[in-house]
Amino acid sequence: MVVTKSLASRVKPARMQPKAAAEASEDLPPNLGELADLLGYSLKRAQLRVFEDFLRVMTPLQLTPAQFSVLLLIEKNPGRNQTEVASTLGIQRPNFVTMLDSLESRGLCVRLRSASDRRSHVLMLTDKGRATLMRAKKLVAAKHEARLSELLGESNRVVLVQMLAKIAREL
Amino acid sequence: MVVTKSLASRVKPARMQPKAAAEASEDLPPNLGELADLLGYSLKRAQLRVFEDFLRVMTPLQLTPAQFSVLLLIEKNPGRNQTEVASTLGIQRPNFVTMLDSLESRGLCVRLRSASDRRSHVLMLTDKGRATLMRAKKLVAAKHEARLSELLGESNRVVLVQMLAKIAREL
DNA sequence: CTCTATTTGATATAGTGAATAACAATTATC
DNA sequence: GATAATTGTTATTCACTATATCAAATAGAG
Repeated sequence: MVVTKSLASRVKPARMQPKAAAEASEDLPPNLGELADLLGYSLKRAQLRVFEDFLRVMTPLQLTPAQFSVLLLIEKNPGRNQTEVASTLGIQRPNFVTMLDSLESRGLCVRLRSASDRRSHVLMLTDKGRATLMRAKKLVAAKHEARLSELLGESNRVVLVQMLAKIAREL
Repeated sequence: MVVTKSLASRVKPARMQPKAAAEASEDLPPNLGELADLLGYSLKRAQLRVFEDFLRVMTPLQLTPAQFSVLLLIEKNPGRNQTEVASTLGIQRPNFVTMLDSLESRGLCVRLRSASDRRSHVLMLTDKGRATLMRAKKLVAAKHEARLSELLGESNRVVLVQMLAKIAREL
């Protein structure tokens, strides 16, 4: 809660930008003004940074955030079909086809014709997929989430995730 | 801080997902598993929701989040050139040209040849641009940010923005 | 059971955002 | 004064997203 308080306390003492600075600021970096208080703006900038860091950490395994989330979901819910997995992640079915083509061609997962419904493909991780996912999880935990936890403090990181989840769920 | 605490306290009592539920969950929604704890995932989902709400609220003015941020920045920093405004927002100069074409063709801003450096275009809001931006600000404050503040609590909303800004700044 | 409607995975296609290379005009630098 | 760097611009490419449509398979109504 320490970082939280220090962050919150920073709200009021935030340097007031010189009111009538119409043309005063020369060669200085432009002033963000009210943009700094817009949740959507900081949300997008932060998301880009976090994804950037994720990709950097995941370079040896060549997994994008989306691909990692697909592997995680298949591992946690084996036997689901494409429609179920795609819709859970908010991915359109046509776009999910290409994603699966990529993962399957790399030998990380397989599509199996369902015995009960021969329209659908049951998704499963291969051994290689499980091994890759395990290594990916360790990388993410050790180098990515650990860095965020160090930056924010673990309790703040957790609070942040909870607030973001609430926005995604209830807004 | 109430909501913050309630959110934080939810961390431990979070419903443990049934361990050996390999194939048990049928016709139930797939389980997110470790995805729910990934900051990048909740960050992206929340960002999509927030932008969606922003666009909905801004429908009468037909401004995207990016366009709104450009108008805000020009208002706050009149006389800046395209390179300065674009780089402040993390927009590539070539892509910023199209954005400005759109805003200028709608009569919201103008490019003026700088007297001191005739390579650069000085950016200024038009009267219409100022009026539109003022209406946009009111819409955002009254219908968009207010909704987020209601959802999270104002103090939590502020803390959230501060944490996101810290990530964007220091990660 | 048959006919129709729905679902699933897939293809094609289009729109948007973002990135790089290259260019003319202008300015800065040596 | 010759060369390098900067500004706005164009063209182009790539990734991601969204919609319409299709064949195969299933579900449902009569």
